[in-house]
Amino acid sequence: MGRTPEFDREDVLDRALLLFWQKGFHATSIRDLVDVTGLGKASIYNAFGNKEQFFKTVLDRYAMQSEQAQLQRLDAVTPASEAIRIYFEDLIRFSVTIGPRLGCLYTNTAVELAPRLEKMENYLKGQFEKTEERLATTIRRGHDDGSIPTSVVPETTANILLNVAFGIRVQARLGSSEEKLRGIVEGSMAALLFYPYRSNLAHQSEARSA
Amino acid sequence: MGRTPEFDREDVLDRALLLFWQKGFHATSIRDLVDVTGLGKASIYNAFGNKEQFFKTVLDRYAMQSEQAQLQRLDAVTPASEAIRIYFEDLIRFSVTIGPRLGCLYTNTAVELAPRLEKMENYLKGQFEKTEERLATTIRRGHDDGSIPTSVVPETTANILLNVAFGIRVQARLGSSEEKLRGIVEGSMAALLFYPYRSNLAHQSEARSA
DNA sequence: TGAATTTTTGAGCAATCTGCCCAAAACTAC
DNA sequence: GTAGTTTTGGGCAGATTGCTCAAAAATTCA
Repeated sequence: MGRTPEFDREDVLDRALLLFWQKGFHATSIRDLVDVTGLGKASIYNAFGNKEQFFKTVLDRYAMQSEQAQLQRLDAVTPASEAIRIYFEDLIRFSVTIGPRLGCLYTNTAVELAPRLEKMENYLKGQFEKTEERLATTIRRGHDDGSIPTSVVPETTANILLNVAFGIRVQARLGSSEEKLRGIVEGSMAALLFYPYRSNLAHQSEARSA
Repeated sequence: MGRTPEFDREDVLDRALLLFWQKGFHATSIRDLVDVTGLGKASIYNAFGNKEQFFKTVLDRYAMQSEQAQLQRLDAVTPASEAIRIYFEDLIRFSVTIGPRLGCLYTNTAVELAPRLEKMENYLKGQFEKTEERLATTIRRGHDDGSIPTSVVPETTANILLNVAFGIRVQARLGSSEEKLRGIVEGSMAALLFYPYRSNLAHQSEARSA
């Protein structure tokens, strides 16, 4: 009952998503959203509430399309080390191929809105923690299938890999080339996963002697 | 000749710096700057030009205080591996200790203003490239003094270390604890510098067999 | 003391912002 | 058709934005 909306909700969300992704939250005005979606102001407020609510809806939309969605299917990839490589491969593609200097919307948002982050802290932080846990799980799987040495500590290494991912996302935002990012991933994985290290040992002494 | 300014320029710049650092460029209004500096609107415009010029002046101020300044004295630290450790130590302290969730002003700015980055692209990118080059130089020095295995490729590894630094800066902005960041640095350095890897070899084949 | 120069001050500009309201249009259910 | 419901377009209100201008205050030099 009631009038049928003239717009395709998902299409509108995708357009708004790309704009927020490019320009960030503050630099994107309602006027910009009107222009890019083709909707009237009233339609936007009617359909999505105010700007902040709209943005949050867009974040949800992003979650569906982003790594979180792809992350699940990694469980099926063997060996586990290859799953991690594909995770980074997807991360790079998603951050660079869709558009130049996009990076990761979550990371961009977290950096831009860090001071007022307490509101959506659980939201964003949960996403990253989920990624980290899944990386740790994958490393454990790598212990089982033999693709990752058992000397690689899952939790610590997942933590470090997440940090690598943050770096990739930022550098993608800064315009680094796909090749350069791929090289970083290769080198990081080689060092972290394939040449085992023991994080709980004092590395200074043994390193010097190496 | 002329009336003496009533404010201390450096003090004003420091206050403005901290505000921009916390809130970012867009979220910081002239009104905010008036409040935090104690100057009148017109005084700000008279002394620093418009908002964008003011921000750029603040960036210069930041450069003097930030890692760039500390980076130079690292050449005196021996062994070279210890210089790299101190670089990260300083980075963490600077990103966390001064204030919560600050991170790195350059990185925050680059992420927030990525779309319009062409203007100050040379400015920011130059800073990061300078860091990367100095890391590479330090690694070469490590080859000489024996603190870093010669199998560690300077350029590639500097590239990856810079990526680690980006991750640290972002996670500092997101509120990660000093200890957590320190663990990431330790693990990354151990894997990258002390367990040598050879980035120009196909690591898949040899890794699998390891 | 008086002229020149610079900063401060306060008022105010034009433009934009978000958010909301209202009447008309369009659609569904009866 | 009629009633009820939702979308739509236009426009309004209040606040905020970045910014300017003219006059007053303070300092230096002659």
